[in-house]
Amino acid sequence: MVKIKKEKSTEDKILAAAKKIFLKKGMAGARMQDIADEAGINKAMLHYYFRNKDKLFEVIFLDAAEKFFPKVNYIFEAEMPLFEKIEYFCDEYISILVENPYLPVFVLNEINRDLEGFLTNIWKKDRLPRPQKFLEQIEREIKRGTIKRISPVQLIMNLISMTIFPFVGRAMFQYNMNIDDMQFRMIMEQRKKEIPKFIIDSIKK
Amino acid sequence: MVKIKKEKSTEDKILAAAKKIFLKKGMAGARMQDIADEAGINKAMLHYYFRNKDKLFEVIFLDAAEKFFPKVNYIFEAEMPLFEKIEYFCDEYISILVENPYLPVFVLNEINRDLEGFLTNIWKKDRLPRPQKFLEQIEREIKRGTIKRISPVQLIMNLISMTIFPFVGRAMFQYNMNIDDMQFRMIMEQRKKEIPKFIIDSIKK
DNA sequence: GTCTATAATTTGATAGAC
DNA sequence: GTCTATCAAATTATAGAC
Repeated sequence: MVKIKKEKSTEDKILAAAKKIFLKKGMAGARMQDIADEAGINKAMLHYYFRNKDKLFEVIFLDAAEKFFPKVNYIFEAEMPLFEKIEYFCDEYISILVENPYLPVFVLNEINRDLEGFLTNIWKKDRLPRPQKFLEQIEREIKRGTIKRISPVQLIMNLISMTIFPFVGRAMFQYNMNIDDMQFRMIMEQRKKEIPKFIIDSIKK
Repeated sequence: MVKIKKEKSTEDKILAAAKKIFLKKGMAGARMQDIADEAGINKAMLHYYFRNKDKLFEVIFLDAAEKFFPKVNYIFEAEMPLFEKIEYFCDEYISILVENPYLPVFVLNEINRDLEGFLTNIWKKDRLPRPQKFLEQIEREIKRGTIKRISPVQLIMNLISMTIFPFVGRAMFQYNMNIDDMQFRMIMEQRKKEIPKFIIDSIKK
């Protein structure tokens, strides 16, 4: 007989709950009890499946980093004209962040907290963004004379900053510009087109 | 007799230590013992001077928020031409952040962690940014025809994002672009001019 | 696999001598 | 004001029955 209700396995329930709690509270602020409650199971189960808090966190963090970064490389290293690449980057990346709005502040905060730990041990080199090709592409376009002279590093910082920061400062923006969740989502949708336009208007000759 | 060595009072030593530890570890991750060790004093002293961890954190957080935000209002509400204001904002704000590079990730993270708590209780309304006047100024310039049509909210998000985000994503940028502390500082100095140029090139008619 | 009960550890907070 | 010693609470982790 085919199951109608797709019952999640206990492990999946734990992972979903852990993701929610860790992303909201961070590693240090999260409580194993909160995760167990959220998953609707017993605290002992967490240890049965994931041994300890560190291990559970590692799974969640790597999964989050996986979502947060690798798409970047795919886009950065694609064979595509510069302007098109900028448009593609904003569209793809904002789509991810709209679906996972707490990702940036979570990942970036944990990295800042324990740099050595993550970068040297947990984290593999190939998970990190590799902007090299993108930087070179910008330099080529400058030499070719299709865009204005600008430091490639500055340009890439502008692009990434405008794309990610609204999600980091979301609470601040929403609170003091009186923007509700629906409006925020709409503004982010607009940014998919707005950021590329803003950049291209600035650098095109 | 005049003191040559300016010996810090115990309270000042605690405040300096608490600032360092809280900014690095966050509220949840910071340990009272770490703060005591950093200050070179006993743990009991912390409670003698500040009663408990919450109170001590509150002092540090409000001080940090004070540095992080109010300058914004001063600039946002100044009587000044738009382009000049954008230049002034970047210059002033990046100067603050260069001297306090951990401020943004600390403040924004804590806000995200405990929205209701801080924003409604601890935090006074008048500490938050008030972008209203700035938004209106942008609209006026658009109607006047001096700049291109652009959503004021989008423009202000771009400005703030480009200014603050490099400090939030600093670890990421430095690690995978092979940028050392000195170079980072230099790049931020350049951004004081680079961001206004980038924006003005984009929106000027 | 799942639960209850409990151990072990960490950590914020206090008591009391000096 | 400052310290040592200690307590109390919170939190992670495990033992053992089912």
